[in-house]
This record gives sequence, structure tokens and C-alpha cells, in this order.
Amino acid sequence: MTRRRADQIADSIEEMIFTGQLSDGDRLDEIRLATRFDVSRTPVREALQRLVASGLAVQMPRRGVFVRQPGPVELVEMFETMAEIEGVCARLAATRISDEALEELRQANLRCHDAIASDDSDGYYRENEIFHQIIYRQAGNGFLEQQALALQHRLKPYRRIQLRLRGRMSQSMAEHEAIVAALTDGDADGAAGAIRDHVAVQGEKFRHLMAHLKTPAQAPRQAGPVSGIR
Amino acid sequence: MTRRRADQIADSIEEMIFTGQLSDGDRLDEIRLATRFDVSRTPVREALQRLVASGLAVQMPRRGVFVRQPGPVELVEMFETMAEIEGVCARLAATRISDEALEELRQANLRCHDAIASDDSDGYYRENEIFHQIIYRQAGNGFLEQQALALQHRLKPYRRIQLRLRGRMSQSMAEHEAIVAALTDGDADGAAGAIRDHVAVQGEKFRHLMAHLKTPAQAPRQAGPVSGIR
DNA sequence: AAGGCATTTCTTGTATACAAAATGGTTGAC
DNA sequence: GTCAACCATTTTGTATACAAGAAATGCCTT
Repeated sequence: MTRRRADQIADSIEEMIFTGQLSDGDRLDEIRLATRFDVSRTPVREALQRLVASGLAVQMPRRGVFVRQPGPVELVEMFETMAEIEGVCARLAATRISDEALEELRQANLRCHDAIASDDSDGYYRENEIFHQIIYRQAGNGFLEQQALALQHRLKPYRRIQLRLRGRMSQSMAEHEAIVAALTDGDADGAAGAIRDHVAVQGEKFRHLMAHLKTPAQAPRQAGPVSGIR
Repeated sequence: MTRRRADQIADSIEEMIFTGQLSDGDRLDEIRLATRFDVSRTPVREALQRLVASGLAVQMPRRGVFVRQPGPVELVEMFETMAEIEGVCARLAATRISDEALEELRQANLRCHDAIASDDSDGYYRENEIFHQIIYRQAGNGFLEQQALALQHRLKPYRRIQLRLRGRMSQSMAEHEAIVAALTDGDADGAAGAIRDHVAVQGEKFRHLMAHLKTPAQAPRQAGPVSGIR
């Protein structure tokens, strides 16, 4: 699978948005990006279209493409949606999951545990992601799985932050174990409720962090076309 | 909002895919499409990218873009996902819906009823869509609403078919009323279950139709690059 | 005659050139 | 001094030109 230039550029810009090098309202200047990546405008435009399609940017015809960071309200909505979708996955998985997958879940949990023990935040994050992805897959619905993966990817940068909270990792672990227990019992509603709360609490924690860490003075949604690339 | 040429082309091609003028595996020839729409390759390429992003086509680097009609398995998965997402919307809406929206639902149902009385399949289809969209909105989560709308749009051509089944419209009506009743009572689980079954049965009916109407001999997924545009 | 290799042709991906629209600044009128 | 209209500049959207990789064709060998 040969990767096209435009795809790499899209990933790079996405990374820049995730890491905050580009913030909400910044105009994505085609020419500037083109010189930056040492290509012509064409692949840059294709990359921008991909970002627009995935919701990371918005396009105003004849005006340009602008970074579109979700505000607090939308973030809460996205986390709620994630929680509900994961709930659906768990409910379906409860009746469809294989014994092997259950075992994989327990293994992933063990590795999560190890990561906590060695205070390995990155490691925990990675294994936690795998844990959830196993559940998506065990819902036995490839389309749903893709939707869940897409949303998980989109929320990645925001999920990461709240892991730093004191005790959050071990609390999260306990919730994982409750989820596995419900899935083992084939308790559809129990599993759905458990994972729903598990994800919802992430959103809640994140919301708290946002409110405390920085009060971005409710940055104007319709920010002016100020380029953030220097 | 000025519409760009590329967007119009994307919609046109989407329409061609929906109406079957383009079928699974057909290669979307840039030059042919460009001459057909009397534009250069550039806007055509942008349109194709949009189709790829929305899942209606797949791109094989350096090879081209091909129509990607979901097969029976994926369709079942998509309907199941739609049923679950609508279930989520209903469950959230049960505690959030306004009295005005409840009244709108009843009105939409009345119009559905009229459409059945006058044997107006198109009218029923339209009002039915509105009914569901009200529920999406009343979930009180704009992000979730967008997801639901996107999936509803994607399943449009397949939902339409099964309405032709004898008695399907009146059965569907009855289900609608059960949903409204549950929402009125604030019965979250009841509403979720009702609409989930309501949508799931659509998928089921569709599956039956597929199996009976035409057995397309399981068209090869990796169809050759034969252009379907004459 | 069949199979493999080289060449040719065709298509995608990228760069550049051009057109049209929007922004910004300047000038002029009131 | 302020507001509006006009012009210049910048930027998007589209067309065309060019490069590189893939498929197709034909030739040569066995």
C-alpha cells in the first residue's frame, strides 16, 4: 500500500492540530502549508479536504479552510456519544464475545495493571485503548466497529489528558474489571451500563480539567482568519 | 452559501450510485467523468475524494477509485448500527424531549397516516424521515444527531425499497405510536427498545427482499476495472 | 505455440498557469 | 471626520501541463 503525499500531509496537519500547534479558528493557508511541506497546492488541498471530511476543519467556500477545535459543549457531546456507542458495543458483545476474547481482555487488564505499577502512563494508555478495541470487535459488527474506532481516534487527544488525574488510572482499572465480569456473565445491560459510565466519567473528568486548568475566556467560535503558522 | 462545482459533482455521482447507474466495483474514471460533467479532472478528483471519505467508494493508490456498494452482510451491519444509534437517541430523548417536540411527533404521525390513506408512498417516506429526525434532535446531543443523520442518509436507498412490502407502512405506523407513547411516559428503556425493533425490522425486511428479489450470484467483491459509464 | 520480457500507452498524482471572487486599503464625497 | 465606493492584492477554485507508476501490447525466446 503506497501512501500518497496528500495522506501524509493530512496526518501531519492532524498531528499539528492535536498537539495544539494549530488552534481553533486558524486559517489553513494553502500556500504556506505547501511551502512548509515542499509540495504544490494540489496535495495540500486534498489533505485539507480530508480534514474537513473528518470534522477537524471547516471549509467556507471561496474563503478558506479553518481549524475547527470542538468547544467544551461539543466535547461533552462527543464523550456522551462515545459512551453510548461503547455501551452498544458492550451490549452486543455480551452475547457474542468469544472465550478467547474474554481472555484477551483479562490479559490487557493485567498489562494495564503492570503499567500502573511502573507508573507508565503511556503504557497504560496503550493497553487501555486495546482493551476497548477488543470490545468494539466483539460486538460482531464490522460497521459499528469502524464507527467506534473513528470516534475513539477523534477523542484521543482529550482522553489522554485526564489520565494524569490522581488515582484515575486505578479507578479506571476497577471499572475495567467490572466490565469484564459483566461480559463474562453475559449480562448485556450490566456490561452496557458499566462501560457507559466508565467512558462518561472520562468526559466528566475532562470537563473538570478544562474548567480548572485554563478558562480560555470562551474563545470566539467565529475567530478571525488569523494564521497560526509562523 | 455558494456551492462549489466539486460538491455538485459528488452529489451527482452519489445519485448515480444510489440509482444503480453505477454498481459495485465500477471504476470511476476521472477523464470520463470530467468530460461527462464538462469540467477538468480537478473538481472530479475532489468529488471522488468526498465519496471515498463517506464510504461510497474506495481508493486504491495509483490505480483509481471504485464504487463500493455494501454487500448483504455489511447492509445488515449498517441497519443494526442504525437501530442501536436510534435506540440511544430515543433513550436520551425520553428524559430530554420537550412537549412541543412530542406534539410535532404526533403531527408527523398524523401526516404519515394521511399518506397511507392516500397511498402516497413518497409522502409517507418523507414524513417518516422527519419523525425520526425529530427524535435525533431531541436526544439533545448535536454530535450524536449528526451521526444519526449521516447514517440515515447513507441507508436511504435501502430503506426505501422495503416500504413497498404489503402492510409494512401501517405496521410501521403502529410502531411509531408505541415509540411516541414511551417517550411521552419518559420510559427511556421502553422507547429505546421500541425504536430499536422498529429499525431492526426494516433491516430484516430488506434482507428478505434482497434474498428473494435477486440473487446477484454474490458478485465478486474485487470486480475488474470495468467502467459502468457508457 | 506458450510464456516471459521489453516497450508503449494509459491513468493517476503533482506542479503550474489562469480565472474569479473576496479582502484590504486608498481615495473621494458629504 | 466618517462613510462609501473603487481599485489593487491576495487567495481560492479550475484548467492544463508534466512526471511517474501501472496495465496492455507485441516481440522474442524456448
